[in-house]
Amino acid sequence: MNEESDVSVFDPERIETRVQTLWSERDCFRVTEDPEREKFYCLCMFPYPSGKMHMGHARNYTLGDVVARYKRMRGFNVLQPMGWDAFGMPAENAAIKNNVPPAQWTYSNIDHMRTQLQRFGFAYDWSREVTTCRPEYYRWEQWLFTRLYEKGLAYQKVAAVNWCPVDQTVLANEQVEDGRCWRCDTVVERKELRQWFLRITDYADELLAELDNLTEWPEAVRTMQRNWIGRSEGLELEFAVDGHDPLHVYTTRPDTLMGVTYLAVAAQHPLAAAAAKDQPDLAAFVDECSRVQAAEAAQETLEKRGQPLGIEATHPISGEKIPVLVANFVLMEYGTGAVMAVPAHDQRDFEFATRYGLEIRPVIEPLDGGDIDLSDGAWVERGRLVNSGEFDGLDFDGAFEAIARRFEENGRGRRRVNYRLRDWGVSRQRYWGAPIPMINCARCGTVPVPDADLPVVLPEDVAFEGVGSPIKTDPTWRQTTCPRCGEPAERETDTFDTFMESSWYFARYACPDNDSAMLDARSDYWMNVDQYIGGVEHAILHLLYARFFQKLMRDVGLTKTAEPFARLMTQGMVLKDGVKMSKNKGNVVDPQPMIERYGADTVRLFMMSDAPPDQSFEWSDAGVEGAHRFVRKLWRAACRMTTLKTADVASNAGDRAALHRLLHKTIDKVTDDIDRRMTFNTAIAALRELSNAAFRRLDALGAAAAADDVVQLRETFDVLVRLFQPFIPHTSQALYEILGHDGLVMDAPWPLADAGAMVEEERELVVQVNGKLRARLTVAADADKAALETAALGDANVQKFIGEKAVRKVIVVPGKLVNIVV
RNA sequence: GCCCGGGUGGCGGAAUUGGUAGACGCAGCGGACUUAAAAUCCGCCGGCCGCGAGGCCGUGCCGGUUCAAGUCCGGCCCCGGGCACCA
Repeated sequence: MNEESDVSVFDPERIETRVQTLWSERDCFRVTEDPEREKFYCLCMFPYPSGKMHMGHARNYTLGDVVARYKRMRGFNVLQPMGWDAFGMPAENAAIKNNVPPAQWTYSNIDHMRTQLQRFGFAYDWSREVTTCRPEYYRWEQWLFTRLYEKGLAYQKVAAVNWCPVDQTVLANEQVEDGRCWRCDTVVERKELRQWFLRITDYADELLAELDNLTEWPEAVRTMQRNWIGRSEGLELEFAVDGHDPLHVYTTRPDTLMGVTYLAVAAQHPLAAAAAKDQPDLAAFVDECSRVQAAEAAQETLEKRGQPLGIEATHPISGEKIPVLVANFVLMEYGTGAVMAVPAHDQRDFEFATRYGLEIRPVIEPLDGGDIDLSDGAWVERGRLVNSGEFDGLDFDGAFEAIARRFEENGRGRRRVNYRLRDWGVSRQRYWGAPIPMINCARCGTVPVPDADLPVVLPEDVAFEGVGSPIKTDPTWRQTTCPRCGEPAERETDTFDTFMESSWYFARYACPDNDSAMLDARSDYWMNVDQYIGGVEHAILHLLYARFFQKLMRDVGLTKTAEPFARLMTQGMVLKDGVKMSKNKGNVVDPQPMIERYGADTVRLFMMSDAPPDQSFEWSDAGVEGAHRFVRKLWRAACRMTTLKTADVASNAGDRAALHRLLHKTIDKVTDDIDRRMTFNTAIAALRELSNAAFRRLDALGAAAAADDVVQLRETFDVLVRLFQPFIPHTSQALYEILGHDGLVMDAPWPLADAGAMVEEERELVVQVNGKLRARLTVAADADKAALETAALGDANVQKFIGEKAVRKVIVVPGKLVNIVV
């Protein structure tokens, strides 16, 4: 027999090519809306087309494919689409480096990566492919934006960006290294620009409240989003300032009001600017603060510094004069950009006061009496007010209420709900993004582009110089006429944040071909996404923006769906040698050669088997080798099984019963691991155990066996092939055929466990004395507590440890253990 | 700095609701087959003590709750993710 015709030789390349041809001939991943069938929408975060697939993609998309293929076998109408998050900075960087237009670079990457994805055998409906840099896609984003503008949900305000004074360009946080420009090493400045914002804060309460209903999201993600939104209840209070407008501060601790010993404002606060006007050293300090890059992490890690403004404010209750300082830890973006400082009861205020010799005045004592210790830090608990005049003796709630009422009555303060969440700045001063569809008219002001004139198309055939966006430098692109008055006017030349495109693509997959509306009835059939999978690094921004967009689309009447993702799985990082794969570290493993060498199934199996999806995953060359060994072994054994002859020989009913039990316990565990727990690594471990048992059985039976044994072994392999389908779909399909079946294994029903077959007659009983393991006994599975206790006490080693001591207590956990306390 | 995770053999990990620590795999070691190698198959595999039965120790560190703690609570250390213009 030559190798070509010997099916027992495992040739992944040949098998996978043939099976993929079979799938594409039958077009079996294309789906349509079918109200008669229950739908399942399985989605992975779409990739940025950076060049070629990396292991993070391979892992992500295999996870999704396992779920999609499993659900299909459970009878669902499964949609699994794929597309491209195609706008972004890397295309501009590549354009500078290789002198190729961003569009061309992006499209050629997409073509390459599509081929790579197809080689993996993912069950995608490619007819729904979406590419965000195409006008037919971003057109609807522009359309929605003009609706939002009309509703007052999109507006302009001045906000800071990182600015390189040498390159004369805006820098992303990523392009700032140690406060310097990554290209020319110039110290980065802040620059104030008028930019577009979306009022996500209008939706803060709903975004927060709905988190409670997202019970199938990881608790960590929900907690991070809650903290990010950061709802707090407090008071906004007014402090009179000599010679200036009153200063507004926001506080969540009005109970500490009488302990305020200074006020602090942000460097960007108008009062700081006013004070700096005639104080050069103060101006220098304010200027220095403004040089810090825009990123919050950069500001928060600075040494806490400040300087007096030489201005005094009046305490609104006591009338005392208190100093006002400018401090680098006060954020202009949060609250009012000014804070009241209570060093005795706030740690940051304490450290600052200690450093600058400011007064520390305790005004809260513990509810249970006793003194607070301020020798090495603030006392930040809630308690009872002291040294607070008329408010003495009140607790937190009482003081909050009394002080709030006082300020409400005299009109110098109000209760206020505040959010840490800020409105979403969507303007980017870059070229490779969707143009913001607005027009500036000297006469009419800001005018949205009318629906009939959409999309505002980004020119793709451009010379990209690197510094300055081509649509900003081109004198003609921006020229247009005002839709309102018909006079010459200019287009907005900023483009959208790329998070805009990724905030609604999941809904567009339902109707990617609709050229008359953003969404249609098909999205009501498919949405929401039943299972969403992607990197944990998106836990806050992308997922929050997507939730926000879904609500925006609902509120303009496009859909009824309020939340886009019913169930969420956040996958961990892919590591090599204990660290994240990166070009810098030179430890990147390219999936492509791995597939060429071992086949897609082996790579998929290994990536699913070595770690649970939400944990980081460590690539190991030896590990993938092991996975390959297993697939080969499965193949060989299944082939050999088909040659097993029936003979009139003895058979062992006990062995058969054991295998039968293991078979059903495995079906049960694998089903639960995939469906509920999503721990594919333990599902595969269980499948390997069943496989190993089947292999041993096959070896033990030899060339011929009793009819009952042959039937059972055949059944076992049938089940294995189906349970393995989500993980190694090509091999599974080929073996399905070798086992004599027609059609597609993924259209075969998922095996179901028979609870009766899982019942054990005997169990192992663990016996402890004082919590330490002293014996393992085999007992009847249905033995009662008394019988278990008797059996435990009857063991010699147990008796040895009880010795002369009196038995004080016996804990019996049926089916598990007996613990004897002496 | 703030928010969220994680830390278990030589390695990746398992232990699902507080109840047998180390499933499954990788590496290693020993053996079988072979002229040989590869492939394959069998056995061993946390540390220490013991001929053995078995015993002691052991889940980042310190302390606590409990009959019982990898799991719960308090305090630390280290690593990773996010911090609004990376995607």
